[in-house]
Amino acid sequence: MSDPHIPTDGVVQAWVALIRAQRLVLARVEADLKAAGLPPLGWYDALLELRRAGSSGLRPVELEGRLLLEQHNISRLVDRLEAAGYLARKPCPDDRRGQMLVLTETGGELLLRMWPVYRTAIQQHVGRKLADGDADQLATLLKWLF
Amino acid sequence: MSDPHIPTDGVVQAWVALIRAQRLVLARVEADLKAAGLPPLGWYDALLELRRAGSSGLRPVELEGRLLLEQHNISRLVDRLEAAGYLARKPCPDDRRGQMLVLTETGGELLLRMWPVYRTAIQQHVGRKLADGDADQLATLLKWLF
DNA sequence: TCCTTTTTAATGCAGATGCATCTATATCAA
DNA sequence: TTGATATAGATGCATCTGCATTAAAAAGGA
Repeated sequence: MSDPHIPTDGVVQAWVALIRAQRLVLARVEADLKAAGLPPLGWYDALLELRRAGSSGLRPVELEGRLLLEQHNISRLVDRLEAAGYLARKPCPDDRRGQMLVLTETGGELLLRMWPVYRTAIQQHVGRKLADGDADQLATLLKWLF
Repeated sequence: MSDPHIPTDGVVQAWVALIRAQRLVLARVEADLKAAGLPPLGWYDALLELRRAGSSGLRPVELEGRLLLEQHNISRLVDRLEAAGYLARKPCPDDRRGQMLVLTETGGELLLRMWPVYRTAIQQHVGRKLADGDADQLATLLKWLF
């Protein structure tokens, strides 16, 4: 019986492939966005969460959980998005330490402009590479790592 | 027949899962290394390539291809590794623009110290999460994305 | 040979991230 | 209520990355 602390060759290969595949694919998708004159993916993710939250908005601390970013990174990402006019900071009614982040109209428009480019990039760099059914299988396997 | 530029739901899910899984797993592995007082993974990758190259060493431009890093990042990573004493820059016999990077003894020792921690982390955060056979399957699917 | 183009590597500067710390407010226990 | 502790968010500082540019040498063509 094998030592439970030592990964099999297959596990190490999966690890290496995971790192490399994500780096390659992410770099390609980001490059497509940049080539279209659009902001980076992180902006899309944040604004998308705000759109999902609707008019009531989201607390920075909630964004933190959804985006898997550290608190200080959220704080600065929000700074940039606010400076660019894509979200607004509003006072938080029931917690004076906090704030509500709401998507502006311009922010909503940015999401609409980004999605076609983003969607095409996903298809080019992920969908096109996988046979039918492989994508679902890949998603299922990856979710075990969460 | 569906538009070839529009990803299916499964493809989008695979994309999202790929990004999230890699970020989570990488962050956990890096945290384990840091907790053990060891340098980041990027250092391991670079030094490992140098060990593979043997006593003749590697050119920075070759490292670039193997590590999927940009030229300026290689240049600075090499700066840090040299400053830490893990590699040496030697003149390149047949190209006076270039240099040969060789692993120092200390660098070799670092690799030996890092691997047990790294290996355990891979098993904890990848191997332990997957059923038998899933790792191989995952690696196979991910390689299609290269 | 001479001149142009390419390749290799370094660097100045701006932008982004990690880390620790700080302020303000909320929560909770005595 | 008061005081201790915890939580939300911002910020200074060092480090790291991206981008553009530069310098030096190699390669190639007239």
